[in-house]
Amino acid sequence: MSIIMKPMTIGRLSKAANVKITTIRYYESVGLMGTPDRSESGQRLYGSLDVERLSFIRHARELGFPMDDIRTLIELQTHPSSDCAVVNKIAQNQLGAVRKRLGQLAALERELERMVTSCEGGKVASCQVMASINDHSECSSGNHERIKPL
Amino acid sequence: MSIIMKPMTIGRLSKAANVKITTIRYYESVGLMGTPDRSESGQRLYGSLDVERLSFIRHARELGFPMDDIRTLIELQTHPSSDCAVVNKIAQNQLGAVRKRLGQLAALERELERMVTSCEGGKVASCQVMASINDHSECSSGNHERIKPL
DNA sequence: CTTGCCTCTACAGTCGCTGTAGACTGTATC
DNA sequence: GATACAGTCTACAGCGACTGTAGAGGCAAG
Repeated sequence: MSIIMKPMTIGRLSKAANVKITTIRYYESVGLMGTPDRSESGQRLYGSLDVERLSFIRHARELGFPMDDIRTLIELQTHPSSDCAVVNKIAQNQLGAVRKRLGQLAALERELERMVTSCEGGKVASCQVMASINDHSECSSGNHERIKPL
Repeated sequence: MSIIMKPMTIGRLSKAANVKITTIRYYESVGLMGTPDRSESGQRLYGSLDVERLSFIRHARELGFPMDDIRTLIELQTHPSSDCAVVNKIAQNQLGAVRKRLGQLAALERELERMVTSCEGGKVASCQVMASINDHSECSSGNHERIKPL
């Protein structure tokens, strides 16, 4: 027998899953969260399953998975008897993406390190940092990839 | 005596600095590039100084500097006799941001590694990857930072 | 009953661009 | 000169993943 629990409003769900209210509504609008029941006055009502689902989404987001992948993962969760190869593939792609980004950032770190250590104060005109940014001789010459935020 | 060079159109500037035409116009619209001269028919005309400035912007972007910082850096370039402490501060902040991001991504890498190595195939219901995403016991508990794309 | 938080919808803004539509211009070839 | 084609123009919408705002209504405690 299932225990029927008192449903909670969006604010309680927000605290339970540590996801902002506006973000929950956004997830609903893009189909990650499904349309919840409503109270008579129109307020959204959630149960403990929603807490789990939202926590799943949050953790997946923290791991950097894009929304589309998360959609796929949730879809797969509703078919527990299907093969988990797809799940594994998504996770491995993600790991590859993280490693690639780590490589890029390590290169940035080296260049920025070189810049700041070569600066010995003084005027902008003779600043090594400025010179370094101006000198685009090396590094990412034929690179047509989009620049990503930190 | 300065050598007066034939001005170039936006397409040539684009190739010279390896920045897309639309991006150049965008930089102009947000005040990073300044309003260029125009030909009789209204086409933008650039000189070699513009190539340098645009290359500077591109390299700064590749290093991950946000637009506001780049604006400041360009501003400082036009006052070559001012102190380069501000420049150095910006670069050091950037280095700090890169290192912080490296730390975050390294943590992600470890967790994803753990996930994919623990998956031994089978059904979604028993998939360790799924279980890992569901288990949000550890990792970033009281973290209110915005999740960043890779 | 009032106070004060909670929730609702709808839409604009964030960052750093990219893509598109539709019109005009410049150049090369025939 | 005609034609073809590449280049350029403006203006605006769209991306991802949200965040913030305005203005209205709901709900529980004192």
